[in-house]
Amino acid sequence: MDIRELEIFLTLADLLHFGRASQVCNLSPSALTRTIQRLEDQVEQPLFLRDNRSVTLSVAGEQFRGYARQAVQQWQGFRAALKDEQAVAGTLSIYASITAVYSLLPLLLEAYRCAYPQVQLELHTGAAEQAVAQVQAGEIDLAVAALPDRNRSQIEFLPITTTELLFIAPQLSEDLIAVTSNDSLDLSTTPLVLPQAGLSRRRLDKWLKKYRITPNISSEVSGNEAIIPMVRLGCGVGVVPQLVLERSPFRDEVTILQNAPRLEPYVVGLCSSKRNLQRPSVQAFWRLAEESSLHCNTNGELHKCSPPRFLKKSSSP
Amino acid sequence: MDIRELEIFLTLADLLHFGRASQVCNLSPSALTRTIQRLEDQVEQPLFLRDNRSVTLSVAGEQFRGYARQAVQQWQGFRAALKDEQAVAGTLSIYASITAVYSLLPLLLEAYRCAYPQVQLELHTGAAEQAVAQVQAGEIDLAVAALPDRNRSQIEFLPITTTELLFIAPQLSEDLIAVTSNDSLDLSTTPLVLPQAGLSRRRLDKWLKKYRITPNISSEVSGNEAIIPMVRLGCGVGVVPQLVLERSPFRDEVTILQNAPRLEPYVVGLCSSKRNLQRPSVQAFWRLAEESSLHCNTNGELHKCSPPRFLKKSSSP
DNA sequence: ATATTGTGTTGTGCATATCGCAACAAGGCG
DNA sequence: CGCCTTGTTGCGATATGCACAACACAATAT
Repeated sequence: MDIRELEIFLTLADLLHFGRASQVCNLSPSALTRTIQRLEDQVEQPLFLRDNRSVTLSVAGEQFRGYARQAVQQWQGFRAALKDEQAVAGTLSIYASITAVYSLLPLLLEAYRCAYPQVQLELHTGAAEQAVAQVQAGEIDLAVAALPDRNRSQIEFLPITTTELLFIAPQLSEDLIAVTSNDSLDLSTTPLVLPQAGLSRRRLDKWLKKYRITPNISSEVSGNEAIIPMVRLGCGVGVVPQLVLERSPFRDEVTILQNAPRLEPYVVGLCSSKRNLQRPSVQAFWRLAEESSLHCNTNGELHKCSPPRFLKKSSSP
Repeated sequence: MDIRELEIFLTLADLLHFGRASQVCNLSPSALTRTIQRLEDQVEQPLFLRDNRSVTLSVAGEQFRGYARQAVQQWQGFRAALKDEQAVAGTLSIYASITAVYSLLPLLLEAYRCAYPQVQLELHTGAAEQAVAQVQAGEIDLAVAALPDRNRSQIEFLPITTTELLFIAPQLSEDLIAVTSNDSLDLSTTPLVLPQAGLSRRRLDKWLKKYRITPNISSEVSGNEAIIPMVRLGCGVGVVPQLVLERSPFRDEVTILQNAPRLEPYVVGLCSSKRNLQRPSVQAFWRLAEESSLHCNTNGELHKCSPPRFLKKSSSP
């Protein structure tokens, strides 16, 4: 029951002439004869009555014609529906932290809006830590997030840029900063302002564990953005991604500590479920980001992106 | 877009596990993979998201699943409908002359009714000459008729019996019968009672033409049955099939002329359009007649019956 | 950390199917 | 009676589909 065979059958049912039908179908007469014979074997009924002079539809043939018409139409309808959906349209929901909205997103969003104005954009802001969870839950198509530690299946990640994790301190307040013998920051005594959760917290914890240091945490906040005003108030030394600091209104009112530990840099990128990545509106954004990330970041291969194994037969002429 | 492939897809869409699905489908894992890949190539969209650990339907896959379910169901529905119709049922319309109804049909009809009581029978009586026309017009499924002279395509004929064409005369009225020098019936002077049309008329005309005799036609009637009472009344000598004479209530009141020309015998049989012969109720009657004609008539091959080239793959065990 | 297990995919050889070409069969027509 | 039209069949070449085995990759166990 191949669609192609059904189309051949329908052609013959219209023309009622093997020779002409075979020409129309770009088939040799014998191939047509055998295609019809195959169909008749499958239906277990003759579809045509051949008469060396004329070809007629049998009773079963007429019924089969109805079936075939319907089947072919449904297939074409399905393809058309898929193609319609393929058209970049619909909605696109993006989740990002405030910082991301201010730093990474503007360029991308502008380009996207320009290229696909029909797509209705939904922009959700929130804590960066929740981005991956939101994507995984399917509540959102795309998120700007840090590269998760563990490589989660079902989630695709596209690195856009990397940013250092910086230690910042209040200006003119070196009295609360302790240093070790070799003049570097002493994290066991210096009071710290840290996020409750999130990647930068995990990075720091990892570092502390490595060197078996118990930190002196003066306050925990939620969200990287909130750290900076806390530090500015003199609560302690904080750890923030450089990107966050750059966009902060208080960026000039804190100082970056040079003698601090070097934490693994923060990889920021686009994050989507593989499932939603199928949707053309999402895919389009993804492609846009891929192209632009090539310009601003050279090491774009921190994370494997599954190669697009599709459209492999569509050989563009 | 083979139905089998759709079923395989649906199985995998249910199980979401290549290994188990391949077992259920009696397929090797690689065959399943490639079947799905074929489908994905045809749809030009990934249907499943594979993840080395889990398999998920993609968005396109879900839509395709809907299509596939529908397509499979329609195919099965079509097959079921065909099978239902295959069940010998429905109506069967038979056309026959009065004589046929009395002579040939009773046994066949009884056997048929016994074997297929659900079939609603319609019996139409009329002039034998119109039988073939009625069948050709499709107004009737089956007719009892004389074998047509020309072998018409689209029409199938099954000889059941042959019957002689007899010359009959009124009893005790030898004064109107003229004989030739060699004591045989003289058709140029003897008044004749003939049917206006029909096979027996054509046979006689043929004979007369062959011997260049101009007949003395005293009256023309329609229908073989009507000839006998006319002859009995003394209108002249008539030509009737033996079968008609045997069933006539006046059969003992006319005499059969032995010294008459011998016309080609009349072949009587079942007649149907090839098209209607596909219908199982018609086919069943046909088969019944084939079997019974073997008993009463040895030369059953006057007319080629196209061999049933179907069900050729259904090898009965 | 390394080995093992689970799972889908790819390489390869073989069986079968499908196609085109050419020859054939059957009936109508001059 | 031979020719034409038209569908079918024989046959060799090619394509398709399958099973087996090896592989790739990630998660889990040891």
